[in-house]
Amino acid sequence: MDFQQQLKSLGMSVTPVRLAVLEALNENPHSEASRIFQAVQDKLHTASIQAVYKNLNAFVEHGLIKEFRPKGMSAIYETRVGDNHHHLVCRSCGLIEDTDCIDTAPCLTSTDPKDFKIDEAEIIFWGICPTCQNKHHSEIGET
Amino acid sequence: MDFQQQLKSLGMSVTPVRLAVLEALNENPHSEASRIFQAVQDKLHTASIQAVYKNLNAFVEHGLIKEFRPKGMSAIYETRVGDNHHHLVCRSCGLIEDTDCIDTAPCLTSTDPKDFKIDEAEIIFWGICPTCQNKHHSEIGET
DNA sequence: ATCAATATTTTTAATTATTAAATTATTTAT
DNA sequence: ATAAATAATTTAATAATTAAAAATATTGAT
Repeated sequence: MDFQQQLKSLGMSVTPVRLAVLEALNENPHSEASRIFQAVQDKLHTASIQAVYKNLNAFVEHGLIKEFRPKGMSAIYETRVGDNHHHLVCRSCGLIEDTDCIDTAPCLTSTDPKDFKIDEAEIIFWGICPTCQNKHHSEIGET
Repeated sequence: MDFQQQLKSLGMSVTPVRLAVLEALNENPHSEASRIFQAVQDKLHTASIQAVYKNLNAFVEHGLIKEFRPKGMSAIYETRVGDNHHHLVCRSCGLIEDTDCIDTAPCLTSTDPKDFKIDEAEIIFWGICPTCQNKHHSEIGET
């Protein structure tokens, strides 16, 4: 199903900006708003960052995309939804990669859930990516 | 070991603002900078938010406190470090609670680590806290 | 206790990320 | 093709965080 169809089936109207945002995000997974804005501009030669933010929020609310916020970074968006995957984040260069969950079912088991009704477990694995491991060890610094 | 000792052993000089920040955070776990600033003001009747930010960052760098950033919130700080615990966050009211890890050792096992050298797994369990579960179901909204 | 060196705090200001409101343009349903 | 509803642009504001310079406090040596 293409983006046009997806928007319609969610009852959202189809606009050039919206399609451009979704395409941009699809082509640049794990992007922040400003990067998506740039990519949208490349496609449309016009567009406001406000519209980008507004649509990103609308898409998140409709479950079309996901948002997460690693410390030291702006909000990060991704189109991969509906499965239960997590993220590897490089402390050195900020690279973000998807990583699968152990189960196909969401890993919602906390040993000590304090009576919370848990619906999602969001995991960030912090570490050093392969590329940065091969650089100077001395240059590795935390954010 | 009290805060004064901890600062000294890290080679950091001891100041009223620093002690107040650490005490404030100890008394208000899972606080954001502005809340800590308020608590510091209550103790010192003077102090700048800039000093609070600067010290929070310095403490994080020295491993004296930890920082994390649930989506929709400002940076959250905590004094509980050195163990491997995670967080329960209420989607409705924003309440944050600690929750223990399954193992005493950090749960660093990703099924698909993509050659990252992982040193930390940070988990946020999203859900609804007991108090909010007992409120109107209709009022529950995501951020 | 005092002094110099160093680090921290305050003050003033800037930047970055994000959201809001009003007006104009586009989309959708008819 | 038109009207009503929705979205985009423009202009502006707010919130969170960081920066730089001057003033002050802390530390370690005397």
